[in-house]
Amino acid sequence: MPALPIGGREREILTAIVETFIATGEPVGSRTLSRLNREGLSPASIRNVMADLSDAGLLEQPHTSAGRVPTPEAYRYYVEQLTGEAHLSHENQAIIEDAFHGISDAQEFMERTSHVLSLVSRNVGVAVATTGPKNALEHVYFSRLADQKVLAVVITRSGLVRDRVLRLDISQADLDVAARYINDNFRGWTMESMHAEIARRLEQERSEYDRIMSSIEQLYNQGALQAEQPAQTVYVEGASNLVANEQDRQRLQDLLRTLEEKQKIIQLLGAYVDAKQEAVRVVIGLDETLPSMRNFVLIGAPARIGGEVMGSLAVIGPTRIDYQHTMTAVSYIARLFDKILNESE
Amino acid sequence: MPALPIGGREREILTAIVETFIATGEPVGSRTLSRLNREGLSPASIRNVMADLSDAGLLEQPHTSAGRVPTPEAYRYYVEQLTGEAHLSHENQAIIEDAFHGISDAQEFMERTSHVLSLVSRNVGVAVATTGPKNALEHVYFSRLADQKVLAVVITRSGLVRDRVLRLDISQADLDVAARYINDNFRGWTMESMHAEIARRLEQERSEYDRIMSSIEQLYNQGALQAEQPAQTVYVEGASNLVANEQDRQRLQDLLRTLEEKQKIIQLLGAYVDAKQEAVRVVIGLDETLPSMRNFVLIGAPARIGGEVMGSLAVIGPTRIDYQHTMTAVSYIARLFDKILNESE
DNA sequence: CTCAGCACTCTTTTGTCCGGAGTGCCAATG
DNA sequence: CATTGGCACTCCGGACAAAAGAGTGCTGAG
Repeated sequence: MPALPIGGREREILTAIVETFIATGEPVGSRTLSRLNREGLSPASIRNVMADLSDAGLLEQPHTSAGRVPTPEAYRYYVEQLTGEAHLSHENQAIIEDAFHGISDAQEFMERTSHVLSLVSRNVGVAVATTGPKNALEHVYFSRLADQKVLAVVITRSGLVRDRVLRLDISQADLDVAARYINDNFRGWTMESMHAEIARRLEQERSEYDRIMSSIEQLYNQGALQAEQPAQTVYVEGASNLVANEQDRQRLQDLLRTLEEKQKIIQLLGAYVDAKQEAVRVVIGLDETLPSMRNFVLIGAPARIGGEVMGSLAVIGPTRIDYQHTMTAVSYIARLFDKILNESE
Repeated sequence: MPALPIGGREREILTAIVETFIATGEPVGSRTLSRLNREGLSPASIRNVMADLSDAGLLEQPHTSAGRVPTPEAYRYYVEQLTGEAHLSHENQAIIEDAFHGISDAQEFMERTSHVLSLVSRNVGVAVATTGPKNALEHVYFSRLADQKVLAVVITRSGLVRDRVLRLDISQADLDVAARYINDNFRGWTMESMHAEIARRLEQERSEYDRIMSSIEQLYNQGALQAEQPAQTVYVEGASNLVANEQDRQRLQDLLRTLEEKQKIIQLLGAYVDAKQEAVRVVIGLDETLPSMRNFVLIGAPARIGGEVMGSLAVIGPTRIDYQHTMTAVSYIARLFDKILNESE
């Protein structure tokens, strides 16, 4: 990180520039800024400061006779010095209360979250539900669909239901026995420890090698009991909001394309929303991970119930986003998630 | 339907106009057409015919000195006289084969379908999985999550898994009894007939009113056993393809908005893709249902396994779409659906 | 019927010009 | 010595006009 300007004057002006640019979207010039600033500084003085900020790599000019535009570095600086949380507007408060009223399971909450976030931020809202390895097993059920096909349903204590079709040849009777064995022995275990324990037992009791263990081994090998299910559910909403913001046609299309690739979104959230960290995380410059996301930022937070991370939620939008309010909203919903879903566990 | 031109000459020219407009996207004038037409007709003659077609309401002019553009009516006529199916290009064939390789359950198939359709049509691919009322029950499972919350999981014979959280207060023991009762009595019943029968039994055996029936009544009332689950899953993909086609910014945004409202999509497919009809259905002029979809068409077909309708799939795109190839692709995938999923039942 | 020719209309493109906004630099000022 | 007014310069974008292009409708001849 380069040496940042600490001078009060510089800081003040930089903040003013960032804020008016966020508000107007137009490059901001010295004159506009001088009018805005209550303690009248002349345009010329401001120009001097601006030149310094440009040298420091915090401002850019689209062309020589245009105003200045904040660089990603400037946004980082701006966000860093943001203090305290804003209040939720009553309107947004109402939207949120309304959307989550009566919700009682995580899955549904996530789905609405993406919607609500896109509404209040007027940008893209995303939410992914992760099956944490610490999820407790509630029940498994296997059903033979056809010759080679077995449907496996795993229900976790937190109410997540995952199903997948496996290709293997076990009779329904054997499946029932296997299911009973697992349900009797492992209800309440975390997926993680169950996974390990089953592996251990398979190893140990291979000698006996009775039908139960054989069935279970097959199920195990096909990943029916895996701790981390590969198919995490992702909810992305509000892509339409990008149309208003993004001028460049080609870029708009690339953005939408990227948002359609759920896998990339999972990756993005996974990379940046640190489970250990409680607070809202702001990432400026997503193009390091996704080239099409140049000039875009992510404002996200982990979604947790009690201590357990159940996924993450975030807003994706242009650098020119209302940081203050978006951060407030994200943080509010993250806390709401815990509050609503935790009280009844 | 107005009297349509039957003259060979008119038909030929209309077809040519529609096809070149689809290809180029530009209003087509008499000169261009005359160059294209192998049996050289002079521009002047063509103009005469065009004037007639305009009078018949099949062509429009954006402005007086521009070429002609087909009206919705013209597209209907064009599609109607389309004969036979085109061949799938090898490229598309490969894409499709590749995408559906190894798929074995309906849910997954649907998800890929929307993706594949968006790829081959270069437009929006959609697929909805309907829980048909004729779906046979395989297994139900209830799990008490917390004080007021019960997780209900319903598995159908075709491998669909539906889960929902209900708010009611029944002990796990009672839930188990209720589940056993239903599983023992109704496995293999269609959701429809089960629904009716349970209603009947509740009525008849109300006098006894033992705990089992009471539990079941509560579950029933909350819709846990409903034939048609309200939450049908919808897959929409390829919205990004619209960016290239739609010029008007505002309209583009409206379109994307509409596509984000899953409920409207379900409604759309439900209204137009007739379950009884086997063939591909082409609907021109979606604005009757969705105003934002002016100048858009739907090319869809029901997805069935054996005789049973499992949902529908469709491509949504501008009137200026490649009807021939899109129809072929839709029809091909619809047949593939039956073929892949039926063989193993 | 077909078609060449012609006058006419309307859009699109191109070129030019000018005003506005903003910059950088310099010299004056308190 | 930081601040400021002044000034010359740059660049974008809107306005306007002229020209090019595409297409039409109509008419009259083959």
